[in-house]
Amino acid sequence: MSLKYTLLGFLSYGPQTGYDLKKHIDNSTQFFWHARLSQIYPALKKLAEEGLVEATVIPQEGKPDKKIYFVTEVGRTMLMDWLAEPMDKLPLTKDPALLKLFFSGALDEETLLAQLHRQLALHRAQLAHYQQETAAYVEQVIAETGLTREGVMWKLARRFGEEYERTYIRWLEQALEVVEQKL
Amino acid sequence: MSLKYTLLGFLSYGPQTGYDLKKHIDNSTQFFWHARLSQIYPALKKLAEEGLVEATVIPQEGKPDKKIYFVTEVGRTMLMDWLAEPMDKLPLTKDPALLKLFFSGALDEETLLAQLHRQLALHRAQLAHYQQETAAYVEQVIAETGLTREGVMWKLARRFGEEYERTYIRWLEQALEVVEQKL
DNA sequence: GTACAATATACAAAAGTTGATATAGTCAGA
DNA sequence: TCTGACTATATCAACTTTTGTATATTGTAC
Repeated sequence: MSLKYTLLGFLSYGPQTGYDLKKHIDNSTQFFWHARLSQIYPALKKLAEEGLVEATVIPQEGKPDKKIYFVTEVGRTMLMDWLAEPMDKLPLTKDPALLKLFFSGALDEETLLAQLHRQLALHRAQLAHYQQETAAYVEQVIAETGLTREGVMWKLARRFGEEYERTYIRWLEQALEVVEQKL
Repeated sequence: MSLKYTLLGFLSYGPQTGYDLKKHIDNSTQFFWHARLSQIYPALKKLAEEGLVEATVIPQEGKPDKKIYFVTEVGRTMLMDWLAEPMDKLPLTKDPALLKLFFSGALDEETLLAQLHRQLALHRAQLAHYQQETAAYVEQVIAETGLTREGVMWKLARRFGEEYERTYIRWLEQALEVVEQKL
């Protein structure tokens, strides 16, 4: 369901191919919504069947034809309705890493510490990524498209990622302390 | 895949029925791993086929027979292997609420503010829940079972939930400020 | 007397993952 | 210069995971 709106959302910024959409997703919503190409293309087809998007087909030789999708009026209305629709519950997320740590009391201390250190390194790298690559990307998109209101949301989303990583890192550091002293 | 280990993980604390497992999940891993009964029962059956768990069937009248599952040696080994297996990538999560906010630049300010306020209320409630119900539950489990090493992980996991909610709340508050001033 | 707790099963539909396939251009490295 | 890798672009089949809903029975709590 949400993938549908993800695609509509990005298409509302301007016409694009499925491949472009994948790029956009990887560069921005990846953190809170991701998808593979093999999921995106069928989803676009379905959106087209429902009349929410249409495509201009550009024939190419040798390569597959390019399909540039754009949102229809109906699609735009659907998107706006979804955006305005109140969210009454917190979404349930999944994090296999936390799950594993949760059950890791049974591990020997050395392995557990190794796991925690590994996670720490990953999250530190991710934090740096948000602060550098993502920040640059957001600025670039804003500069290019001059999306003022949307730009604000992009910045906020990036900032969420940053704060989330900081929290994760702090927590892992505390976990390391606890494990080193207690186990 | 992870559901399998979630079940093995809980069963490693002691024999239980599928129904019990559901309760445990709802009370603890729910935040980072959830599942429905209609997913749990077939998963248990599959685990049994693979020889990772076994069940003692206790006939009951009127009600369905009770199947108390327990982990086999093979199952325990699988679990430990999984726990020790290094995690080399950050898991990708999904959060439809963030997704919606990300695209909400197109919304009128009033609706957007309403959405943000709603989210804020939900996350404040969730924070309170972690601080009270969850904290009490964790203490109770620890007191009952005397799981020292596991207990540490339970506490850490609860704490993660708490910190996560704090971060979310702070972020929403900042988002409200930004939107009120900028849009 | 209505709801909920305990306990389990079944099945359809939707969503998501994996991995293969096709073609041509470009670009870096051996 | 040949090779291998990567970009651009899209499709498909097979499979796993998750969701949603329905069903069955008894006891107990309100």
